[in-house]
Amino acid sequence: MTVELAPSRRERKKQATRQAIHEAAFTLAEEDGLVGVTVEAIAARADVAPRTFFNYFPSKEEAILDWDGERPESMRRALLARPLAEDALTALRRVMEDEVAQRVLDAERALRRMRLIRSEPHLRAAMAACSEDMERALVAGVAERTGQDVDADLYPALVVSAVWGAFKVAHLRWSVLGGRVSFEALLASAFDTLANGLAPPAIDRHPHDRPPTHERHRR
Amino acid sequence: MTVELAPSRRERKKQATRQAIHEAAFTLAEEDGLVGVTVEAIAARADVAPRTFFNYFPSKEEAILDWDGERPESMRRALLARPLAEDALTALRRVMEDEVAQRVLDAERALRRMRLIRSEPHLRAAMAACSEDMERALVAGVAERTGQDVDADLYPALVVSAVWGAFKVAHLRWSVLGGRVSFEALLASAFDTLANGLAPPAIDRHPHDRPPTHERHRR
DNA sequence: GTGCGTGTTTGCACAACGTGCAAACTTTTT
DNA sequence: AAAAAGTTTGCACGTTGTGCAAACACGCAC
Repeated sequence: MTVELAPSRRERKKQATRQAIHEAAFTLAEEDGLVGVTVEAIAARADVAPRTFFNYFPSKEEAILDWDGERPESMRRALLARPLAEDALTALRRVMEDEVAQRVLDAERALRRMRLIRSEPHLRAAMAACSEDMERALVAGVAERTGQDVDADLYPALVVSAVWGAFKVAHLRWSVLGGRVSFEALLASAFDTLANGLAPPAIDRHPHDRPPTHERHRR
Repeated sequence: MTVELAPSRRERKKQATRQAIHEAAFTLAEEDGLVGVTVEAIAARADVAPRTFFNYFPSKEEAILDWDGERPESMRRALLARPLAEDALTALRRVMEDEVAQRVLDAERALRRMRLIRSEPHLRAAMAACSEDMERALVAGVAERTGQDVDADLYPALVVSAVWGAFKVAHLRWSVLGGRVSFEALLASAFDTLANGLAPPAIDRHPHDRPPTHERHRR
Protein backbone atom coordinates (compact mmCIF):
# COMPACT_ATOMS: atom_id res chain seq x y z
CA MET A 1 0.00 0.00 0.00
CA THR A 2 1.83 3.11 -1.16
CA VAL A 3 1.12 6.40 0.59
CA GLU A 4 -0.56 8.94 -1.69
CA LEU A 5 0.84 12.17 -0.37
CA ALA A 6 -0.50 15.40 -1.81
CA PRO A 7 1.13 16.10 -5.17
CA SER A 8 2.51 19.60 -5.56
CA ARG A 9 1.00 22.12 -7.89
CA ARG A 10 3.83 21.40 -10.27
CA GLU A 11 3.05 17.71 -10.32
CA ARG A 12 -0.64 18.36 -10.81
CA LYS A 13 0.01 20.66 -13.72
CA LYS A 14 2.30 18.14 -15.34
CA GLN A 15 -0.27 15.41 -15.06
CA ALA A 16 -2.93 17.74 -16.45
CA THR A 17 -0.72 18.60 -19.41
CA ARG A 18 0.06 14.98 -20.03
CA GLN A 19 -3.62 14.11 -19.90
CA ALA A 20 -4.51 16.98 -22.20
CA ILE A 21 -1.96 15.90 -24.79
CA HIS A 22 -3.08 12.31 -24.61
CA GLU A 23 -6.72 13.26 -24.91
CA ALA A 24 -6.02 15.51 -27.87
CA ALA A 25 -3.96 12.83 -29.59
CA PHE A 26 -6.57 10.17 -28.98
CA THR A 27 -9.61 12.05 -30.19
CA LEU A 28 -7.82 13.51 -33.19
CA ALA A 29 -6.62 10.07 -34.16
CA GLU A 30 -10.16 8.75 -33.87
CA GLU A 31 -11.37 11.50 -36.17
CA ASP A 32 -8.66 11.61 -38.82
CA GLY A 33 -6.66 8.41 -38.44
CA LEU A 34 -3.02 8.12 -37.47
CA VAL A 35 -1.62 9.61 -40.66
CA GLY A 36 -4.17 12.40 -40.77
CA VAL A 37 -3.11 13.89 -37.48
CA THR A 38 0.16 15.73 -36.90
CA VAL A 39 2.06 16.49 -33.75
CA GLU A 40 1.44 20.13 -34.51
CA ALA A 41 -2.32 19.60 -34.48
CA ILE A 42 -2.18 17.62 -31.27
CA ALA A 43 -0.09 20.28 -29.57
CA ALA A 44 -2.47 22.98 -30.79
CA ARG A 45 -5.52 21.23 -29.38
CA ALA A 46 -3.75 20.53 -26.10
CA ASP A 47 -2.70 24.19 -26.06
CA VAL A 48 1.02 23.61 -25.75
CA ALA A 49 3.97 24.29 -28.03
CA PRO A 50 4.86 21.52 -30.46
CA ARG A 51 8.19 21.16 -28.74
CA THR A 52 6.45 20.48 -25.43
CA PHE A 53 4.71 17.49 -26.93
CA PHE A 54 8.05 15.71 -27.12
CA ASN A 55 8.76 16.50 -23.49
CA TYR A 56 5.91 14.14 -22.63
CA PHE A 57 5.84 11.53 -25.40
CA PRO A 58 8.51 10.30 -27.78
CA SER A 59 6.03 9.84 -30.62
CA LYS A 60 2.43 10.21 -31.73
CA GLU A 61 1.80 6.53 -31.10
CA GLU A 62 2.92 6.73 -27.50
CA ALA A 63 0.78 9.79 -26.91
CA ILE A 64 -2.28 8.03 -28.24
CA LEU A 65 -1.70 4.86 -26.24
CA ASP A 66 -0.46 6.63 -23.11
CA TRP A 67 0.85 3.31 -21.85
CA ASP A 68 1.94 3.28 -18.24
CA GLY A 69 5.46 1.92 -18.14
CA GLU A 70 5.03 0.96 -14.50
CA ARG A 71 2.24 -1.47 -15.23
CA PRO A 72 4.37 -4.53 -16.00
CA GLU A 73 6.18 -4.08 -12.72
CA SER A 74 2.96 -3.67 -10.76
CA MET A 75 1.54 -6.75 -12.45
CA ARG A 76 4.62 -8.68 -11.39
CA ARG A 77 4.05 -7.53 -7.85
CA ALA A 78 0.38 -8.47 -8.02
CA LEU A 79 1.42 -11.93 -9.14
CA LEU A 80 3.85 -12.29 -6.27
CA ALA A 81 1.16 -11.14 -3.87
CA ARG A 82 -0.96 -14.20 -4.67
CA PRO A 83 -0.70 -17.06 -2.14
CA LEU A 84 2.23 -19.31 -2.92
CA ALA A 85 -0.09 -22.29 -2.52
CA GLU A 86 -1.64 -21.39 -5.87
CA ASP A 87 0.11 -22.86 -8.86
CA ALA A 88 1.28 -20.48 -11.55
CA LEU A 89 -1.73 -20.96 -13.79
CA THR A 90 -4.18 -20.22 -11.00
CA ALA A 91 -2.26 -17.24 -9.71
CA LEU A 92 -2.07 -15.80 -13.21
CA ARG A 93 -5.78 -16.42 -13.65
CA ARG A 94 -6.61 -14.44 -10.54
CA VAL A 95 -4.40 -11.57 -11.60
CA MET A 96 -5.98 -11.53 -15.05
CA GLU A 97 -9.45 -11.53 -13.51
CA ASP A 98 -8.52 -8.44 -11.56
CA GLU A 99 -7.20 -6.90 -14.74
CA VAL A 100 -10.49 -7.58 -16.51
CA ALA A 101 -12.39 -5.99 -13.66
CA GLN A 102 -10.31 -2.84 -14.14
CA ARG A 103 -11.06 -2.58 -17.83
CA VAL A 104 -14.75 -3.24 -17.44
CA LEU A 105 -14.98 -0.31 -15.05
CA ASP A 106 -14.42 2.10 -17.90
CA ALA A 107 -15.73 -0.15 -20.64
CA GLU A 108 -16.74 2.66 -22.98
CA ARG A 109 -13.25 4.08 -22.99
CA ALA A 110 -11.55 0.71 -23.27
CA LEU A 111 -13.70 -0.20 -26.26
CA ARG A 112 -13.01 3.06 -28.08
CA ARG A 113 -9.34 2.57 -27.41
CA MET A 114 -9.31 -0.95 -28.75
CA ARG A 115 -11.27 0.00 -31.83
CA LEU A 116 -8.73 2.65 -32.66
CA ILE A 117 -5.78 0.35 -32.03
CA ARG A 118 -7.28 -2.41 -34.15
CA SER A 119 -7.71 -0.04 -37.06
CA GLU A 120 -4.17 1.34 -37.07
CA PRO A 121 -1.24 -0.98 -37.82
CA HIS A 122 1.27 1.36 -36.23
CA LEU A 123 -0.72 1.41 -33.02
CA ARG A 124 -1.01 -2.36 -33.12
CA ALA A 125 2.77 -2.58 -33.37
CA ALA A 126 3.33 -0.17 -30.51
CA MET A 127 0.77 -2.01 -28.41
CA ALA A 128 2.43 -5.32 -29.18
CA ALA A 129 5.71 -3.95 -27.89
CA CYS A 130 4.04 -2.91 -24.63
CA SER A 131 2.47 -6.32 -24.48
CA GLU A 132 5.89 -7.91 -24.67
CA ASP A 133 7.12 -5.82 -21.76
CA MET A 134 4.15 -7.08 -19.82
CA GLU A 135 4.98 -10.63 -20.68
CA ARG A 136 8.59 -10.29 -19.64
CA ALA A 137 7.58 -8.93 -16.25
CA LEU A 138 5.07 -11.73 -15.73
CA VAL A 139 7.64 -14.33 -16.71
CA ALA A 140 9.99 -12.92 -14.10
CA GLY A 141 7.18 -13.12 -11.56
CA VAL A 142 6.34 -16.73 -12.35
CA ALA A 143 9.99 -17.73 -12.30
CA GLU A 144 10.30 -16.10 -8.90
CA ARG A 145 7.27 -18.00 -7.63
CA THR A 146 8.37 -21.38 -8.94
CA GLY A 147 12.04 -20.84 -8.19
CA GLN A 148 12.96 -21.47 -11.80
CA ASP A 149 15.48 -19.76 -14.02
CA VAL A 150 14.08 -17.30 -16.53
CA ASP A 151 16.57 -18.32 -19.19
CA ALA A 152 17.05 -22.02 -18.57
CA ASP A 153 13.48 -23.13 -17.85
CA LEU A 154 10.78 -23.04 -20.46
CA TYR A 155 7.80 -23.29 -18.16
CA PRO A 156 7.51 -19.71 -16.87
CA ALA A 157 7.67 -18.21 -20.34
CA LEU A 158 5.31 -20.82 -21.69
CA VAL A 159 2.58 -20.46 -19.11
CA VAL A 160 2.75 -16.68 -19.29
CA SER A 161 2.65 -16.75 -23.06
CA ALA A 162 -0.45 -18.94 -23.01
CA VAL A 163 -2.19 -16.95 -20.30
CA TRP A 164 -1.39 -13.51 -21.61
CA GLY A 165 -2.32 -14.71 -25.07
CA ALA A 166 -5.63 -15.96 -23.72
CA PHE A 167 -6.20 -12.60 -22.09
CA LYS A 168 -5.49 -10.81 -25.35
CA VAL A 169 -7.78 -13.14 -27.28
CA ALA A 170 -10.61 -12.59 -24.81
CA HIS A 171 -9.97 -8.87 -24.81
CA LEU A 172 -10.02 -8.73 -28.58
CA ARG A 173 -13.19 -10.79 -28.83
CA TRP A 174 -14.84 -8.60 -26.21
CA SER A 175 -13.92 -5.46 -28.11
CA VAL A 176 -14.85 -6.83 -31.53
CA LEU A 177 -18.27 -7.67 -30.17
CA GLY A 178 -18.51 -4.15 -28.76
CA GLY A 179 -18.73 -5.30 -25.17
CA ARG A 180 -21.99 -7.15 -25.81
CA VAL A 181 -20.60 -10.29 -24.18
CA SER A 182 -19.25 -10.69 -20.70
CA PHE A 183 -15.51 -10.18 -20.65
CA GLU A 184 -15.36 -12.25 -17.47
CA ALA A 185 -17.14 -15.15 -19.17
CA LEU A 186 -14.84 -15.01 -22.18
CA LEU A 187 -11.80 -15.10 -19.95
CA ALA A 188 -13.18 -17.94 -17.86
CA SER A 189 -13.92 -19.95 -20.97
CA ALA A 190 -10.44 -19.30 -22.30
CA PHE A 191 -8.80 -20.41 -19.07
CA ASP A 192 -10.90 -23.54 -18.93
CA THR A 193 -9.82 -24.44 -22.44
CA LEU A 194 -6.18 -23.87 -21.54
CA ALA A 195 -6.40 -26.02 -18.42
CA ASN A 196 -8.09 -28.59 -20.60
CA GLY A 197 -5.00 -29.03 -22.72
CA LEU A 198 -6.69 -27.15 -25.56
CA ALA A 199 -8.97 -30.04 -26.33
CA PRO A 200 -11.18 -29.31 -29.32
CA PRO A 201 -14.56 -27.98 -28.25
CA ALA A 202 -17.62 -30.16 -28.66
CA ILE A 203 -19.55 -29.56 -31.86
CA ASP A 204 -21.49 -26.68 -30.46
CA ARG A 205 -21.92 -23.28 -32.03
CA HIS A 206 -22.66 -21.59 -28.68
CA PRO A 207 -20.28 -22.93 -26.04
CA HIS A 208 -21.06 -20.05 -23.71
CA ASP A 209 -24.68 -21.17 -23.35
CA ARG A 210 -23.71 -23.87 -20.90
CA PRO A 211 -21.44 -23.59 -17.87
CA PRO A 212 -17.82 -24.46 -18.65
CA THR A 213 -16.99 -28.09 -18.05
CA HIS A 214 -13.75 -29.16 -16.39
CA GLU A 215 -13.86 -32.87 -17.05
CA ARG A 216 -13.05 -33.31 -20.75
CA HIS A 217 -9.90 -35.05 -21.88
CA ARG A 218 -7.64 -34.05 -24.71
CA ARG A 219 -7.23 -35.69 -28.15
CA MET B 1 2.40 -27.10 -56.05
CA THR B 2 2.98 -23.82 -57.90
CA VAL B 3 4.96 -23.89 -61.13
CA GLU B 4 8.30 -22.08 -60.93
CA LEU B 5 8.68 -20.72 -64.42
CA ALA B 6 11.92 -18.99 -65.30
CA PRO B 7 11.92 -15.43 -63.94
CA SER B 8 12.78 -12.73 -66.46
CA ARG B 9 15.96 -10.74 -66.34
CA ARG B 10 13.96 -7.89 -64.89
CA GLU B 11 12.62 -10.02 -62.10
CA ARG B 12 16.06 -11.41 -61.32
CA LYS B 13 17.56 -7.92 -61.12
CA LYS B 14 14.78 -6.76 -58.86
CA GLN B 15 15.31 -9.66 -56.49
CA ALA B 16 19.05 -9.04 -56.51
CA THR B 17 18.52 -5.38 -55.66
CA ARG B 18 16.10 -6.24 -52.93
CA GLN B 19 18.52 -8.74 -51.47
CA ALA B 20 21.39 -6.26 -51.68
CA ILE B 21 19.42 -3.61 -49.83
CA HIS B 22 18.32 -6.06 -47.18
CA GLU B 23 21.84 -7.38 -46.71
CA ALA B 24 23.23 -3.88 -46.42
CA ALA B 25 20.58 -2.85 -43.93
CA PHE B 26 21.05 -5.97 -41.86
CA THR B 27 24.82 -5.88 -41.57
CA LEU B 28 24.94 -2.14 -40.98
CA ALA B 29 22.34 -2.47 -38.24
CA GLU B 30 24.40 -5.23 -36.65
CA GLU B 31 27.44 -3.00 -36.67
CA ASP B 32 26.01 0.36 -35.64
CA GLY B 33 22.56 -0.34 -34.20
CA LEU B 34 19.26 0.84 -35.58
CA VAL B 35 19.76 4.50 -34.76
CA GLY B 36 23.33 4.55 -35.98
CA VAL B 37 22.46 3.56 -39.51
CA THR B 38 20.72 5.82 -42.02
CA VAL B 39 18.81 5.07 -45.17
CA GLU B 40 21.49 6.98 -47.01
CA ALA B 41 24.19 4.66 -45.70
CA ILE B 42 22.18 1.57 -46.55
CA ALA B 43 21.54 2.80 -50.07
CA ALA B 44 25.21 3.64 -50.51
CA ARG B 45 26.35 0.17 -49.48
CA ALA B 46 23.72 -1.47 -51.68
CA ASP B 47 24.87 0.82 -54.48
CA VAL B 48 21.50 2.37 -55.26
CA ALA B 49 20.11 5.87 -54.93
CA PRO B 50 18.52 6.71 -51.59
CA ARG B 51 15.22 7.16 -53.35
CA THR B 52 15.39 3.62 -54.68
CA PHE B 53 15.52 2.27 -51.16
CA PHE B 54 11.93 3.35 -50.67
CA ASN B 55 10.86 1.62 -53.85
CA TYR B 56 11.64 -1.64 -52.07
CA PHE B 57 10.97 -1.03 -48.39
CA PRO B 58 8.78 1.49 -46.60
CA SER B 59 11.22 1.88 -43.72
CA LYS B 60 14.58 0.85 -42.30
CA GLU B 61 12.92 -1.69 -40.04
CA GLU B 62 11.22 -3.46 -42.90
CA ALA B 63 14.45 -3.57 -44.86
CA ILE B 64 16.27 -5.16 -41.96
CA LEU B 65 13.57 -7.74 -41.28
CA ASP B 66 12.76 -8.38 -44.94
CA TRP B 67 9.57 -10.11 -43.84
CA ASP B 68 7.78 -12.03 -46.54
CA GLY B 69 4.19 -10.84 -46.55
CA GLU B 70 3.09 -14.04 -48.25
CA ARG B 71 4.18 -16.22 -45.37
CA PRO B 72 1.01 -16.00 -43.30
CA GLU B 73 -1.03 -17.05 -46.29
CA SER B 74 1.27 -19.96 -47.10
CA MET B 75 1.17 -21.05 -43.47
CA ARG B 76 -2.61 -21.02 -43.61
CA ARG B 77 -2.45 -23.24 -46.68
CA ALA B 78 0.02 -25.58 -44.98
CA LEU B 79 -2.40 -25.88 -42.11
CA LEU B 80 -5.28 -26.70 -44.42
CA ALA B 81 -3.10 -29.27 -46.16
CA ARG B 82 -2.87 -31.34 -42.98
CA PRO B 83 -5.26 -34.31 -42.77
CA LEU B 84 -8.63 -33.26 -41.44
CA ALA B 85 -8.50 -36.22 -39.09
CA GLU B 86 -5.92 -34.33 -37.04
CA ASP B 87 -7.34 -32.03 -34.42
CA ALA B 88 -6.33 -28.38 -34.53
CA LEU B 89 -3.61 -28.71 -31.92
CA THR B 90 -1.96 -31.60 -33.70
CA ALA B 91 -2.19 -30.02 -37.12
CA LEU B 92 -0.67 -26.82 -35.78
CA ARG B 93 2.06 -28.82 -34.12
CA ARG B 94 3.04 -30.47 -37.39
CA VAL B 95 3.09 -27.17 -39.21
CA MET B 96 5.25 -25.63 -36.50
CA GLU B 97 7.64 -28.57 -36.66
CA ASP B 98 8.08 -27.94 -40.37
CA GLU B 99 8.67 -24.29 -39.59
CA VAL B 100 11.37 -25.18 -37.09
CA ALA B 101 13.04 -27.41 -39.65
CA GLN B 102 13.21 -24.45 -42.02
CA ARG B 103 14.90 -22.18 -39.50
CA VAL B 104 17.38 -24.78 -38.37
CA LEU B 105 18.55 -25.15 -41.96
CA ASP B 106 20.15 -21.73 -41.83
CA ALA B 107 20.66 -21.62 -38.09
CA GLU B 108 23.58 -19.21 -38.17
CA ARG B 109 21.58 -16.64 -40.02
CA ALA B 110 18.44 -17.15 -37.94
CA LEU B 111 20.43 -16.68 -34.75
CA ARG B 112 22.11 -13.50 -35.91
CA ARG B 113 18.75 -12.19 -36.98
CA MET B 114 17.14 -12.94 -33.65
CA ARG B 115 20.01 -11.43 -31.71
CA LEU B 116 19.61 -8.21 -33.61
CA ILE B 117 15.85 -8.13 -33.21
CA ARG B 118 16.08 -8.82 -29.49
CA SER B 119 18.45 -5.91 -29.04
CA GLU B 120 16.38 -3.31 -30.88
CA PRO B 121 12.98 -2.32 -29.51
CA HIS B 122 11.84 -0.92 -32.85
CA LEU B 123 12.63 -4.20 -34.55
CA ARG B 124 10.83 -6.07 -31.82
CA ALA B 125 7.76 -3.96 -32.44
CA ALA B 126 7.89 -4.47 -36.20
CA MET B 127 8.41 -8.19 -35.70
CA ALA B 128 5.47 -8.35 -33.32
CA ALA B 129 3.27 -6.81 -35.97
CA CYS B 130 4.33 -9.46 -38.48
CA SER B 131 3.70 -12.05 -35.82
CA GLU B 132 0.15 -10.82 -35.46
CA ASP B 133 -0.43 -11.15 -39.18
CA MET B 134 0.77 -14.70 -38.89
CA GLU B 135 -1.61 -15.37 -36.06
CA ARG B 136 -4.57 -13.97 -37.92
CA ALA B 137 -3.90 -16.19 -40.90
CA LEU B 138 -3.54 -19.26 -38.69
CA VAL B 139 -6.76 -18.43 -36.87
CA ALA B 140 -8.54 -18.28 -40.20
CA GLY B 141 -7.03 -21.65 -41.09
CA VAL B 142 -8.12 -23.30 -37.85
CA ALA B 143 -11.60 -21.82 -38.13
CA GLU B 144 -11.82 -23.21 -41.62
CA ARG B 145 -10.77 -26.65 -40.41
CA THR B 146 -13.14 -26.78 -37.46
CA GLY B 147 -15.96 -25.02 -39.29
CA GLN B 148 -16.14 -22.35 -36.64
CA ASP B 149 -16.67 -18.64 -36.94
CA VAL B 150 -13.57 -16.48 -36.58
CA ASP B 151 -15.43 -13.78 -34.69
CA ALA B 152 -17.98 -15.74 -32.70
CA ASP B 153 -15.93 -18.69 -31.51
CA LEU B 154 -13.06 -18.32 -29.11
CA TYR B 155 -11.38 -21.65 -29.77
CA PRO B 156 -9.52 -20.97 -33.03
CA ALA B 157 -7.98 -17.77 -31.74
CA LEU B 158 -7.17 -19.38 -28.44
CA VAL B 159 -5.44 -22.47 -29.74
CA VAL B 160 -3.47 -20.43 -32.27
CA SER B 161 -2.47 -17.92 -29.62
CA ALA B 162 -1.20 -20.69 -27.38
CA VAL B 163 0.59 -22.55 -30.15
CA TRP B 164 2.16 -19.56 -31.82
CA GLY B 165 3.13 -18.27 -28.40
CA ALA B 166 4.76 -21.60 -27.64
CA PHE B 167 6.62 -21.43 -30.91
CA LYS B 168 7.86 -17.93 -30.11
CA VAL B 169 8.91 -18.95 -26.62
CA ALA B 170 10.84 -21.93 -27.96
CA HIS B 171 12.37 -19.80 -30.70
CA LEU B 172 13.43 -17.16 -28.21
CA ARG B 173 14.91 -19.70 -25.83
CA TRP B 174 16.75 -21.35 -28.69
CA SER B 175 18.21 -18.04 -29.79
CA VAL B 176 19.07 -16.85 -26.30
CA LEU B 177 21.02 -20.05 -25.79
CA GLY B 178 22.76 -19.46 -29.09
CA GLY B 179 21.40 -22.62 -30.69
CA ARG B 180 23.18 -24.83 -28.16
CA VAL B 181 19.93 -26.69 -27.45
CA SER B 182 17.76 -28.55 -29.86
CA PHE B 183 15.03 -26.31 -31.21
CA GLU B 184 12.98 -29.41 -31.96
CA ALA B 185 13.26 -30.60 -28.37
CA LEU B 186 12.26 -27.20 -27.01
CA LEU B 187 9.21 -27.12 -29.23
CA ALA B 188 8.24 -30.68 -28.34
CA SER B 189 8.53 -29.90 -24.66
CA ALA B 190 6.43 -26.78 -25.09
CA PHE B 191 3.69 -28.65 -26.93
CA ASP B 192 3.65 -31.38 -24.32
CA THR B 193 3.19 -28.81 -21.60
CA LEU B 194 0.36 -27.19 -23.52
CA ALA B 195 -1.42 -30.50 -24.10
CA ASN B 196 -0.92 -31.13 -20.42
CA GLY B 197 -3.09 -28.21 -19.46
CA LEU B 198 0.00 -26.26 -18.40
CA ALA B 199 0.44 -28.36 -15.30
CA PRO B 200 3.35 -27.14 -13.20
CA PRO B 201 6.51 -29.10 -13.99
CA ALA B 202 7.88 -31.53 -11.45
CA ILE B 203 10.63 -30.11 -9.26
CA ASP B 204 13.34 -30.79 -11.76
CA ARG B 205 15.91 -28.32 -12.99
CA HIS B 206 16.51 -30.18 -16.29
CA PRO B 207 13.20 -31.38 -17.69
CA HIS B 208 14.75 -32.02 -21.10
CA ASP B 209 16.98 -34.78 -19.71
CA ARG B 210 14.12 -37.26 -19.73
CA PRO B 211 11.62 -37.94 -22.51
CA PRO B 212 8.47 -35.82 -22.21
CA THR B 213 5.72 -37.50 -20.24
CA HIS B 214 2.11 -37.34 -21.33
CA GLU B 215 0.42 -38.68 -18.21
CA ARG B 216 0.58 -35.89 -15.64
CA HIS B 217 -2.57 -34.19 -14.43
CA ARG B 218 -3.09 -30.53 -13.74
CA ARG B 219 -3.52 -28.77 -10.37
C1' DG C 1 6.84 39.85 -0.64
C1' DT C 2 11.81 39.40 -2.29
C1' DG C 3 14.88 36.68 -4.16
C1' DC C 4 17.16 32.26 -5.29
C1' DG C 5 17.45 27.39 -6.92
C1' DT C 6 15.26 24.10 -9.59
C1' DG C 7 12.39 22.28 -12.96
C1' DT C 8 9.31 23.26 -17.17
C1' DT C 9 8.10 25.40 -21.50
C1' DT C 10 9.29 27.25 -25.65
C1' DG C 11 11.72 28.63 -30.06
C1' DC C 12 15.32 27.58 -33.15
C1' DA C 13 18.27 24.83 -35.79
C1' DC C 14 19.13 20.61 -37.70
C1' DA C 15 19.38 15.67 -39.28
C1' DA C 16 16.60 12.06 -40.95
C1' DC C 17 12.30 9.83 -42.65
C1' DG C 18 8.95 9.07 -46.15
C1' DT C 19 6.21 10.36 -50.48
C1' DG C 20 4.62 12.51 -54.92
C1' DC C 21 6.13 13.70 -59.28
C1' DA C 22 8.43 13.77 -63.60
C1' DA C 23 12.53 12.92 -66.26
C1' DA C 24 16.08 9.56 -67.57
C1' DC C 25 16.99 5.02 -68.33
C1' DT C 26 16.37 -0.20 -69.15
C1' DT C 27 13.97 -4.20 -70.45
C1' DT C 28 10.32 -6.36 -73.14
C1' DT C 29 7.30 -6.57 -76.97
C1' DT C 30 5.86 -5.85 -81.61
C1' DA D 1 13.84 -0.06 -84.87
C1' DA D 2 10.46 1.84 -82.43
C1' DA D 3 6.85 1.75 -79.13
C1' DA D 4 5.24 0.10 -74.64
C1' DA D 5 5.93 -0.99 -70.06
C1' DG D 6 8.58 -0.96 -65.95
C1' DT D 7 12.56 0.82 -62.96
C1' DT D 8 15.79 4.20 -61.19
C1' DT D 9 16.87 8.57 -59.92
C1' DG D 10 16.77 13.60 -58.48
C1' DC D 11 14.09 17.12 -56.52
C1' DA D 12 10.82 19.26 -53.59
C1' DC D 13 8.21 19.05 -49.73
C1' DG D 14 5.95 18.06 -45.22
C1' DT D 15 6.78 15.58 -40.97
C1' DT D 16 9.23 13.44 -37.10
C1' DG D 17 12.33 13.68 -33.37
C1' DT D 18 16.37 15.83 -30.67
C1' DG D 19 19.95 19.08 -28.71
C1' DC D 20 20.51 23.49 -26.93
C1' DA D 21 19.79 27.76 -24.59
C1' DA D 22 16.74 31.40 -23.22
C1' DA D 23 12.40 32.58 -21.02
C1' DC D 24 9.33 31.30 -17.59
C1' DA D 25 6.85 29.19 -13.34
C1' DC D 26 7.03 27.08 -9.11
C1' DG D 27 8.74 26.02 -4.28
C1' DC D 28 11.24 27.51 -0.53
C1' DA D 29 13.80 30.39 2.80
C1' DC D 30 14.14 34.56 4.76
